[in-house]
Amino acid sequence: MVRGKIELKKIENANRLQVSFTNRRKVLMKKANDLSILCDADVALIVFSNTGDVYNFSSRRLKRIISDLQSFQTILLNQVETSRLQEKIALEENQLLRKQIESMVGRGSSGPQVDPESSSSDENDKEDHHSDTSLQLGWGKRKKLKIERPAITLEVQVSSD
Amino acid sequence: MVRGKIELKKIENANRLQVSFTNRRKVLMKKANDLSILCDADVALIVFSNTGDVYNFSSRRLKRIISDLQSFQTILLNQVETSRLQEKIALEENQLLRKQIESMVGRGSSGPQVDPESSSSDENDKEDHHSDTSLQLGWGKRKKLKIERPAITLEVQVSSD
DNA sequence: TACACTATGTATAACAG
DNA sequence: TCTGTTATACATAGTGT
Repeated sequence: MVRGKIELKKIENANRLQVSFTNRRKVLMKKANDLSILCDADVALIVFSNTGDVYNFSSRRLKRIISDLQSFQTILLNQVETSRLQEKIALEENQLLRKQIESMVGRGSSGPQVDPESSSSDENDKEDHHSDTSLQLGWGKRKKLKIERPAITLEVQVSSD
Repeated sequence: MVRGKIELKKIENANRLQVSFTNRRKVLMKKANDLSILCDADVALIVFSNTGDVYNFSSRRLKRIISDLQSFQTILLNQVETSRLQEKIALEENQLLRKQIESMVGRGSSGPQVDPESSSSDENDKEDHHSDTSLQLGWGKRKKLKIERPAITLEVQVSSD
């Protein structure tokens, strides 16, 4: 029987903690589910036990968002890899071309000097290269990255209620 | 007074739904907080009302993870932009070099042919270029991307308890 | 609109076996 | 350790003001 209000601090007894964790976690999940259904809300919940086990709940629409989030990260990671590889290949090709030129003009000539910084393309897509360092967790650039499913912009506020 | 068990389906009356949402959301947040403190767990909770309002709670350690996640995405986005720009610059430099060679060898010569696919560098970092298409939401590659704070590998299972 | 009240249902920690 | 029981605290929907 519960006697009096329980004190809001870590339960010291490991056994009691484990029991309490299991019960409270289940209730929390149930209430998250109730809220999402009764009030037509989207809810995502993730719980890590102090032993590292992971439990989570997400209502249907949020499942898609989480799925999108995972896809998004994967796409970004692959994009980074691909671009880096492409750049490497292009640079190596540059080296070969330079050598070829060098061999053609003969030794003593300083060869062609191309400054990468000044060889910047057409000016008609300059807007793509701004650097946005604001923290965001979302889909602001999804069109460029070919995310197929439309999604919302999700700004997570880290304040607690 | 509550008469009988409540039926687990969307509350139709918009006013009652709103009231219920507010109460249940507060309770859910409180219970999430209780769980995290009493049972030394990490909990993150995000709730969207059906009007689009967002509410969330995250326990202290997960705040950092969420913060890391945001940083991670920002870094990835910037990385993608940077890599693409670098690639573009390298390719443009290629073009210039090719033209220079072409003008040197004169018209009628087919110019140098460099096959990008076969010009692959030193073999000592080949492992960096594998493409992992498994869905993951985590930090497997953080070292390469200069995430400064150490973090865990977070695999979200989308099943609901 | 929004808060206070209350009957009833739910959650919980301690206890029993 | 685990499972069931139970006294108490908490949550909730409806109603009143």
